[in-house]
Amino acid sequence: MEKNGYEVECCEEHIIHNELLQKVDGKVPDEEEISDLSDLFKVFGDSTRLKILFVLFESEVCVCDLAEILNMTQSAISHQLKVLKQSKLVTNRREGKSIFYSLADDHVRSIIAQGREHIEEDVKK
Amino acid sequence: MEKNGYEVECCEEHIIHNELLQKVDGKVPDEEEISDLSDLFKVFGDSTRLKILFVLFESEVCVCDLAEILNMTQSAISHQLKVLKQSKLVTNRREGKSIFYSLADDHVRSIIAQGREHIEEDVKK
DNA sequence: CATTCATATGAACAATTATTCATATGTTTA
DNA sequence: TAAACATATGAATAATTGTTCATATGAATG
Repeated sequence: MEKNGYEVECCEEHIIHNELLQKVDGKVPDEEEISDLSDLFKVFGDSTRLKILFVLFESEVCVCDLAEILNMTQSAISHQLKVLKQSKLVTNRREGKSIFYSLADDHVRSIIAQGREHIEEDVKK
Repeated sequence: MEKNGYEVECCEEHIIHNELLQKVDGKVPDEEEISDLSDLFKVFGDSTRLKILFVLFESEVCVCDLAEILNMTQSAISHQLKVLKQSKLVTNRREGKSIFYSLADDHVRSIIAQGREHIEEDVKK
């Protein structure tokens, strides 16, 4: 069955729906940007990495201190720091035997701040 | 081995590091908030859900239209809408046989906007 | 220059999760 | 009220991912 030359597959007023399709198409970023974005948010979607970021909010820190503060193995922390660095959320510098990590930019702060606000609102309602 | 009554497990100047520990402890949110936060970001960390949100940026949309626009099964979309709703990022209303979904609040927009900015900067550098 | 210390990394395993398929629920209409 | 339509949901499967363990790298030190 057809209406106005468009295939109708579900729902009633499909004329409106095709207008919608045209309106929306072009506004949704392409597959690559969507994929990059979701990869970025995946990085925030882990407790260990979030804790690391919260520590880095306060101070530049070396790996072994992170491990101690968060009470986790050096290896686990190191793996997660690699993920954080790959997504350019943190940078590091060497100082002797230690490697110090710090925040790469301020988007981290604002993204996390917005997330916290959203959660706070849930509590209120 | 000990220094100033503190156990030394790694790194050299551990006196400084213990000051760090006190500075940081109390600034890192408790386990529950960290967990809630990472759960929220996990929701953003999936291409399908991001696409759904981008469509909802433009318009309130019913499930079958989302499925058609994103070229996915109704079931897949429905499962993801459930996730989005549980984290209070979207709301819905019934209109006859259809159920229309829309954005729940504006944190969604700002979180995604910040994410996009971060990615854009990568490209520049 | 061999040892120690700090960090990184690869492989393996367990846990989580997105999609599919089949089917259930709930609404409208003939 | 039976049939058709729109959406939801449970179980199963495949893919992804976080941690651990063992080990490698790279810098300092005696």
